[in-house]
Amino acid sequence: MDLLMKSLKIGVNEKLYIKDPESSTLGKNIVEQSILMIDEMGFDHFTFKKLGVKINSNESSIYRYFENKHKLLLYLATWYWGWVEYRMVFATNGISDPVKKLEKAVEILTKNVEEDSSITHVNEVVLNRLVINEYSKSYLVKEVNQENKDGYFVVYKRLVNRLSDMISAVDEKYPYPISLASNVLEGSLHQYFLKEHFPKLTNCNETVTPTKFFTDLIFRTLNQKIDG
Amino acid sequence: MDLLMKSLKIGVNEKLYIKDPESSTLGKNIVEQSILMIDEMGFDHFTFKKLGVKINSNESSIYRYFENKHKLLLYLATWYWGWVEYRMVFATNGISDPVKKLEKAVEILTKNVEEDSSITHVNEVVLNRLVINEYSKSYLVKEVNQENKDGYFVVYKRLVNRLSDMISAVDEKYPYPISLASNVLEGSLHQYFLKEHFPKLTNCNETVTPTKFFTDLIFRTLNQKIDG
DNA sequence: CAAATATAAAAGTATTACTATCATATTATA
DNA sequence: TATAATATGATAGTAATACTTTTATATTTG
Repeated sequence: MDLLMKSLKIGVNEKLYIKDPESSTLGKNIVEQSILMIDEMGFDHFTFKKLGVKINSNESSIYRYFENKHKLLLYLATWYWGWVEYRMVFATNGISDPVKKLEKAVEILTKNVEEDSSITHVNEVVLNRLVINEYSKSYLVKEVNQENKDGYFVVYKRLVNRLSDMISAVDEKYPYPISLASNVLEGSLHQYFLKEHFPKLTNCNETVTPTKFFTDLIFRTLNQKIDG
Repeated sequence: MDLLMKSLKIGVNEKLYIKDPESSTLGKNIVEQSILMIDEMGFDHFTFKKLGVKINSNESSIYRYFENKHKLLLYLATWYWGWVEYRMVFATNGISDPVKKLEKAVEILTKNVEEDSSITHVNEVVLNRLVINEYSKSYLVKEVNQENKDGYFVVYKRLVNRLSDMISAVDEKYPYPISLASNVLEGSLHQYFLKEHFPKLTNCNETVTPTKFFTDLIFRTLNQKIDG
C-alpha cells in the first residue's frame, strides 16, 4: 500500500487554496510545517506570520497559497479524510461478508494512526492528532452553510455515507444508519480527546480502544454477535 | 418548577469571573446580551467591544466581570450544564425503576429546549442553541488540562457521571458506561448541529428527534426493550 | 454628607489578519 | 543565451482585536 500511496494524490477541493500547495516545494513546506505547528501550539495560537518564520519564508508568500488559516485547516482536514477514505475503501474492498466488512471499516475509521507512512510530506500521526483536537473548529463557524454549498465537506460526507451503507448492509431494518455513522466518526475523535484530557469521562485507556467501544456499540445496536 | 427556578442560583466556579455577574444589573446585562449576540454572530465574531456598544456600556467595564471572551463562554456553558443537571435530577428523582429513570434522564439531556422560562435574564432556548454551536470551542484549547485542574468543567463531568451511573443501574455488566454517557451528551449536540446544517448526515428531522435516536441506541446497547 | 465603590470615557499597546508595492530570484521560452 | 514570465521575499501599511491604564463621573453605603 505504501507504494500505491506514493503515486496517489489526495484530491482536495480547488476552492480551498489559491495556489495548489502540491505544486511547489514552498507549498509542500507550508502543509508539512503547518501540521507540526498547529499540533504544537494549537490552531488558535497558530498564525501565518509564525509559520513564515519557521519555514524561513514570508507571510505574504503563504497568503498566495491559502486565503487564511481557516481555509488551511479545511484543506488539512479534507486531506486527512481523503486519506482515511482511501484506506477504508482499500481495506474493505475484497470483503463480501457485510458483518466483517463493517467491522473492518469501523476499525480503520476509529483506530489511532500509529505510524507515519514517511512517503509524503504529510505526517499522518500528527495530522490525526490535529484532527482530534481541531476538526470541529472547521465546521463550527457561522459560514458553515455557504462553505458546505461550496463543497468543502464532500469527502467527509462521502465517508459518513459509506459507513452508513455498510451499516444498512448488515441490518437493513435499522432505522438510523446515518446518525449512527456520523455518531461513530465524530464520537471516535471525541473519545480520543477524552482519553487524553478527561480520562474520567471515558472507559477508553491503554487496553480499551475507541475501536473496541464503537465496534461493540454498533454490533449490539444491530443485534449481531461479534467475536473478541 | 418555575417558581423553584426563580430562587435557584446556578452555581458557577468563581474562577470563571472576576466579579460575579449575578451581583449587579450590568453583570446580568452582560450575560443576557452576550448570549443573544454570540448566538447571532457566532463566538468567533463576537467581541467585548461590540457587546459594549449593544448594552450601552464600556468595553473596560465588561473586562471587570470577565477576563476574556473564552472565560465568558466557559461561564455560560457551566451555567447551561448546571441548569440541565438541575432539571435532570429533579425529573428523575422520584423514579425507582432504573429503566424508566434512565429513559427520563436521556430525554432531559437530549431534548431540544423549546421554551424560555422567562424567569431569569438567561434565555434558555438561545443558550441551548449557543451550546450546540459553540460548546466544543470551550474545551478544544491548548490550555484544557490546566483549566480542567482549575475546575472549569466539574458540572459537565458530574452530569456525565450521573448518566453513567444510571446506565450501570440498568445493566451493571455493560463494560463502557462512561463512554456511552459521554457519547450521548456530546453526540446529542452534534446530531442537532447536523440536523441544522448537514441534514444528509443524520436521520434526525422533524419527526425523529435526537432523543429518539439516543434512547433507541442506549436500550439496544443495554439489551432492553422499550416501548414507543 | 463623606467615603468607598462602580461605571464610563478616552487613550494607548501589542498582536493579528490581512493587502499592496516593489525588488529579486528562478524558471520557461524564443 | 537573452528575455520574458512567474514565484518568492522584504518592507510597509491598514483596520481590527484584545486587551491595559488612567482619569473622570456616577452611585451606593456607612
